[in-house]
Amino acid sequence: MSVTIKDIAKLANVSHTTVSRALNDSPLINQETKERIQQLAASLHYTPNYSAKSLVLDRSYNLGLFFSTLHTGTSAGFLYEAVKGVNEVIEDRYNLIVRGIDDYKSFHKINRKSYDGIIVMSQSATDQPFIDYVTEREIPLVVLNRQIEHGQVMNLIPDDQRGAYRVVEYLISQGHTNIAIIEGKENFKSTQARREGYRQAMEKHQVIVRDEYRERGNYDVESGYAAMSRLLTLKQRPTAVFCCNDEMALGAIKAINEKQLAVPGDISVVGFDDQLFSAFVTPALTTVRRPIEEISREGAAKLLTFIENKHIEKETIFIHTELVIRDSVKTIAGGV
Amino acid sequence: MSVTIKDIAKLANVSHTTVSRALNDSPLINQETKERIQQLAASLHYTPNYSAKSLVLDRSYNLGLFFSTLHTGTSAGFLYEAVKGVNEVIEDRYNLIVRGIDDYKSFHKINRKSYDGIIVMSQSATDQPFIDYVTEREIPLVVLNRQIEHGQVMNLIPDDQRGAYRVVEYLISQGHTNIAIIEGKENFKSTQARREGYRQAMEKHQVIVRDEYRERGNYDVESGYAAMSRLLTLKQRPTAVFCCNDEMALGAIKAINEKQLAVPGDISVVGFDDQLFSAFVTPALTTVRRPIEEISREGAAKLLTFIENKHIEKETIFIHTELVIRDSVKTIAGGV
DNA sequence: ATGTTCGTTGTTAACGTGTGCAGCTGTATG
DNA sequence: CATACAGCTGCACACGTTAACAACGAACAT
Repeated sequence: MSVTIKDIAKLANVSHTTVSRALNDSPLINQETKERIQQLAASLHYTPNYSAKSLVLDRSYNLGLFFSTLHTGTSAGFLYEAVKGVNEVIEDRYNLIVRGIDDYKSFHKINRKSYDGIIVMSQSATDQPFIDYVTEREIPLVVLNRQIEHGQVMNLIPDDQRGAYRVVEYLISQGHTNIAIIEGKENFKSTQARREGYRQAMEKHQVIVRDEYRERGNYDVESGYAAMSRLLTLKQRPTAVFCCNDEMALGAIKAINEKQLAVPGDISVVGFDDQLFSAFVTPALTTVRRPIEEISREGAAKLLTFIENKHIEKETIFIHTELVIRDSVKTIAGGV
Repeated sequence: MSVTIKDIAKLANVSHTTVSRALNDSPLINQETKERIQQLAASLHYTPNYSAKSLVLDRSYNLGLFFSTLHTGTSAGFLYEAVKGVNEVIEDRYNLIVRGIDDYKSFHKINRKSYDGIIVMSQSATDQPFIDYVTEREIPLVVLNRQIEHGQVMNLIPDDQRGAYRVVEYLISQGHTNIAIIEGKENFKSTQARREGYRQAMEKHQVIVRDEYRERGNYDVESGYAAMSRLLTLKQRPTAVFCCNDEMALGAIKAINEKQLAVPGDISVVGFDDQLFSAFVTPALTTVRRPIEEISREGAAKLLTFIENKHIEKETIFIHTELVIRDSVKTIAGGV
């Protein structure tokens, strides 16, 4: 069958202990024998039996990458960037196991023996029980993308506020002053952050925030459509609208088009998230990219040092977002 | 630390062997003791140490899902559907490990000890060396999505020919008779299959295949643009174009628009693959969906029976494709 | 009464690896 | 010259699980 350290030991006329040490580059072993054994092992195409290693070292070499769900369609880009980002970091030191949290009826197969660490790519508060479970079991954990309130967990999230600030500042730089906002679900942290970024940009550049330019949405296409429809009834319509995500921007564009108005000719629209479709809609949407891949990379790196050092500061880290300029904003008089 | 079968054995006043057998529902054990032990184990929240199980049973409980690459952007939907499809089948009996083949400089960590089975979601002939490597090592294997020539491997692929047949038949049903085709890369199996589907549909409905209506492309946007541009120079322009994938359809639409012509007003365009962007372009693209999730599900199921039964017929299975009707085809005189 | 078989349980070894401890050799130190 | 010590190697056990085999009592057949 496959070659073991005992086979190598026999061929090298040493004990399997020596082989084990040599292959692990132990300082106890004489340099010459070490190299001799390493070469022998290489020539035999030896690969360690990871089950055996796992058993004695009490490490599974498994990392879990858990998504809120794999059943609703919105997360293909998410999944892709996350898997990619994490894989870049762990190379072949770990196995990356990808699952949806909602696949589990019971979590009891999730334990420290089976996972050296866990990454939760959280898209919803519904995975809080899972996060709590993992925390209880003291499995090294990072939570990505969604901000966790009670900060007893390593948390990496996009800097929504700064992203919102930038895109609104961009609108202002293009000469807009009548800038409306369509907000997301009220109880979401992201909604607050994005609204705050909008507010700060407006204030910084001394642009007035009109009360009738603030509309509430709930992050879906329909709510964007409805909110925009309301904005279009105003005597003085806004010349630009900051939608707190791309889906609402889609709805807003639809509402505008139905009034025989053009984007960006009559009204400029920007979104947030840079969803996969955003580059392909007409007009291509100017938006803010959430750096999922970078968050995943950083998160995985943090997790690895956590696993090795057994302890690390549990902090909330904001990863910079990126303004993506496409075709949905018009430069008007006064802009650069 | 965590509870083992020996702990349970002590509490139950039996040997650890008995516990092992009881938990594995062995017929050797008396029904009463079996239940007693199972209840005890449950109340202690016992979970087996999979490393130990793996070592003695020579099974890793790992399944590998390998993609040609995770670095080029085209496969987000692929990744998503594949991960989802496979996870649906394996439940929590296996760990699904997701990787890009091109992440590996050397395959030597891939072996039968580390993987009970491997699924290759192949998007390119470049992963043939990997497939050969896995086959050599006699690791249970299925290859999905791309047809393998020398059939010594379990192979599940979309029925491209039938899909092409259907979409072309649809064009004919909408009254089109001047139907052009923009083909893909010549050496690809998929190109041949799609062209053949086109040919069959035309023949079946006695529509003439004109020689000047056959253009060659290579599956990218530019080639679609170039091919369409050539078609537009013809005295008698086609009224519909079957592009062998969605990207070329995108290029074709661009070429048409630049001539001040409209899709589908002046020329109808259909694609193939149902890429993620296809629903969002203007006009939304009528195309053929490749059932990646279903292929993954079926493939995973085949793999599992392969792993269990140690042998299975190595066959090539075609999975049905699906016509997705959107807005890029016009019904003209003579159509239904 | 003795042997046979069945049903149930325990003893022991095995899977492949890592590691504490002992042991060996040679050299430096007193 | 004896002792200490450093450098290197091997023995034996451990990790948690499964399984071949032995063992035991009871029931049954001879």
